[in-house]
Amino acid sequence: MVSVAEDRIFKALADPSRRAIFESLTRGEAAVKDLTARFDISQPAVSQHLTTLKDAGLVKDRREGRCAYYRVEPRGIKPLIDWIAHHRVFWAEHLGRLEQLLEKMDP
Amino acid sequence: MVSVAEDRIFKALADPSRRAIFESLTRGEAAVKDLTARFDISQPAVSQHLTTLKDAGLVKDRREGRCAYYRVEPRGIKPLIDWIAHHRVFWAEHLGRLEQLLEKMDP
DNA sequence: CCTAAATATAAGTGAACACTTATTGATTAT
DNA sequence: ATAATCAATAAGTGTTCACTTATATTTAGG
Repeated sequence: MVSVAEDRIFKALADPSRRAIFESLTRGEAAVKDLTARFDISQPAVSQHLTTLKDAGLVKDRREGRCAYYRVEPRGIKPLIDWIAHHRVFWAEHLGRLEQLLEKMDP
Repeated sequence: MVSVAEDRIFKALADPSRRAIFESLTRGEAAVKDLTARFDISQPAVSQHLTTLKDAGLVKDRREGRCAYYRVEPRGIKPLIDWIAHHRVFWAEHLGRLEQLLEKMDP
């Protein structure tokens, strides 16, 4: 009855530091060292958060020499969208807003 | 830089029991005793979860005599939708899917 | 009234979690 | 070779968290 993917995603995004890292990655691929420089937590902490995000399917990594580059995996957010969509009651109330959002988007 | 509402919502939905309770409420208002009967956790646990959901703005309560009825607050999901919408990269990839979802919805 | 029902709150407990420092492994540069 | 850089893992720690049982509070019913 409980979706594992769903659970991992919600848990992954529940932490503010992890959300900040994820949001940072939406602005472009970044190496661990870049993220470590950006945030006020240790390098291992960053790596641990990235592993959690990766296990949740929200990011992917790519190794190049000594550096590990992480980027957002856009399809990873699917379970979250599906979860919201499943509860039509919300959408019904927010349909207007949603359409508005869609219009504002680039093609 | 960190939205409190956002944080409360993600944290509230990170727990499977709490998500199950919330999902149950999307099918209609329910009293604490009903939810306690539905799930395999103690009544205090249910009350605590409901308080968390309430603090996150996801549900509202209504007292009638001895019973406390809880219902979903549809506008409560707004910060979550806003968060997703804010990261257009995701939406761009899933625009097709989204439009599909919107079409399937009742007017 | 007095009891039962419904809920919330208090207090305690074990597990999960978000960090830390130390270390290891691997790659690049001198 | 050797040293430096980058990242992951190990291990430890304090806090948060999701439960539990026990208790208090309010309301309904015999």
